[in-house]
Amino acid sequence: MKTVTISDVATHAKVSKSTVSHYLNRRYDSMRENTKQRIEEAIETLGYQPNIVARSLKLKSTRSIGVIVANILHNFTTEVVRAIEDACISSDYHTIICNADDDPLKEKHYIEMLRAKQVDGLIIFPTGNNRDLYQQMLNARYPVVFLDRTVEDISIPSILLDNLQASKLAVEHFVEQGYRRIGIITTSIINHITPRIERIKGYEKAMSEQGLPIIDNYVRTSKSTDIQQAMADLLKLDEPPQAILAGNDLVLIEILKYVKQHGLRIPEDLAVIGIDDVSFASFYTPAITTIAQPTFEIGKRGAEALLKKINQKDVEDYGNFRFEPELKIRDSV
Amino acid sequence: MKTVTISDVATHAKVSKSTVSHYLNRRYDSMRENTKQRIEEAIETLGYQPNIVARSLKLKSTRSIGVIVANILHNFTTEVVRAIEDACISSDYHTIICNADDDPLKEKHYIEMLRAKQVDGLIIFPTGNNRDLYQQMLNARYPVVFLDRTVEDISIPSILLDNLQASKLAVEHFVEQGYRRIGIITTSIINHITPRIERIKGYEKAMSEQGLPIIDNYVRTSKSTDIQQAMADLLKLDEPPQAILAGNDLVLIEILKYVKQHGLRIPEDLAVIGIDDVSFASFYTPAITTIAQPTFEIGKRGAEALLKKINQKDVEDYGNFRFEPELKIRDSV
DNA sequence: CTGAAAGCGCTTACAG
DNA sequence: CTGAAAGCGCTTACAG
Repeated sequence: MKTVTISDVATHAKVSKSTVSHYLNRRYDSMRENTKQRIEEAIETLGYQPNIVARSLKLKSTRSIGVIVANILHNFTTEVVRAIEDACISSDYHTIICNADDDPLKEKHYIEMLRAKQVDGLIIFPTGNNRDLYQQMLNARYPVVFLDRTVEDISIPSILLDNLQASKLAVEHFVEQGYRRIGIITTSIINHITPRIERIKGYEKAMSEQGLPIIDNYVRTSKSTDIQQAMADLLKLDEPPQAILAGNDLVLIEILKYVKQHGLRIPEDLAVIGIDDVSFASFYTPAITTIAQPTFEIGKRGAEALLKKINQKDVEDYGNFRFEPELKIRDSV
Repeated sequence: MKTVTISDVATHAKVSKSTVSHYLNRRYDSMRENTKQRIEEAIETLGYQPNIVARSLKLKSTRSIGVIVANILHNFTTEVVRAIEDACISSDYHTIICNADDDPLKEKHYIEMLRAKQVDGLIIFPTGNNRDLYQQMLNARYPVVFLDRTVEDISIPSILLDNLQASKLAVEHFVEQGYRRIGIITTSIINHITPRIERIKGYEKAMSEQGLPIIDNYVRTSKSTDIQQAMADLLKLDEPPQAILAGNDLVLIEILKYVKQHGLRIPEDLAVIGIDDVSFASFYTPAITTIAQPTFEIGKRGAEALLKKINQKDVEDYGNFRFEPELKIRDSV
């Protein structure tokens, strides 16, 4: 089966390629009804399908964007990506998702690959360690927006959570419920990942505001696989925390595993709040109090910001945009 | 900033485009060292990046495949997609994911769109209601493989679970634990979705084999939003089931919500097994006994099958391939 | 060992 | 109202 091209249609309809192309692009302004019908019929009988690759080459636009996420394992990421896809599809853009797996090298590879594929723009959850590349895209006025994270001194706008507020909501709720010894666990901050750094900062700030001491031992950062150990260390303290804020969904899960394994009761033995509204929060026993991010809005806003950049070059940037977190009170504190 | 093309590199290096192209494609066989270096240097100083769209047009291969899932909300789907992406990336193929949202019209749209984008092949979780299109692709020898579902009389090979066995494992385990009144709930089967049909069939077969009566009332199929109601109906029966098999992750979640809301105890009041090993199964209270699908292997196998078809046209099909489910015994039965 | 030329399948400014 | 021609950025068979 030979592929049928615009030339075949032209021949069959006895018109030129130009006319067929006009037809395809709905420039009917001054096209004779009869011509139109002949083309229609030719397309129908030949089963013609336009070749978008050829079109893209000529138009220098693929109508697709790339999304490079830092780590697809987070529930947050999955939901945001879905929102991005929805928003793009409804503007007739396609989306290519790549998972950098927290690895700056992979991120670099994907950025280059996607640009070679001529995507019209990029949404990146930056690993943070490709500053030169980021800057280069900025200089080239290539449309990029960051999501979930910022990169210091790189003026690419970012859409993210008000992380200070997220921690504040949690700490305040703990305090309201009578807790004073409050800890926080996040995953590793060696790469200066924005949300983790800010959530810790927010926790410390909120503790101070509540007139509570900031105890270094109560603040743990460790990679996923070491969180069980972090829990053990924490609870071994002379005065162990009575409440713990989980920095994200993965941390929360590790905490719940630990709690179950050691037969602890929530909230009697340990109160828990998780940042990120995990799927099972509402029907877990006990139902988990969480700080929810508006994942859908974040993704939507990210896509809109990028599409705007793509379609009206040199739109001024409004800097970062922060969404407000929401406390969902359930039974774990 | 003008985009720099292969011509620019050629000019700068004082060679022809052909030579640069040879260089880019690593055909160094008989290229003078000096030429090589000049090209290298030109690429470096100009910051040249190849345009893959142009390349694809010429080569008639985009080195990307399309994946159209029926419904991205299933955890199964997410995991399989991830496995597909991994397998593709390691063969240097890109992946474009589309979510048909259980809608045959959307599916049709995506199939056409992706083919217009010249993807080299398609992995489809078929909605089942685009038979003409499926057949047409088959006739055109366009590389396609189905995942998770089959379509009757369309001889596109499918990779899926041994669903009969999945139900059998569950029923047998219930019976072993002393349960006799066993029900099953799946989502809607009006569209003849393979796994749902087969899981019900498997349930009925296994019940018979165990010498247990098949009670029509114990078999419920309803859309996600009506499952709470189905539970209510089930438990209102004179002789309500004491054990329930959840047809997939979404059904399980609805059941758990119902159970929590109505203060039932698992497994004392109701034993539960879920098909699909949900993320929270192990640390839920009680931990949920599940039938796990080898999602990673399924995705990997699907990608490999497709890539094989793409790279050696006319490879003979081996028909459907079924993976074995695994019973993960925990505390919910 | 390297280059000129044709062609992949489109679009569009321009001419008539 | 429609068409001839040039061009998007590559690749490759062929020639020298």
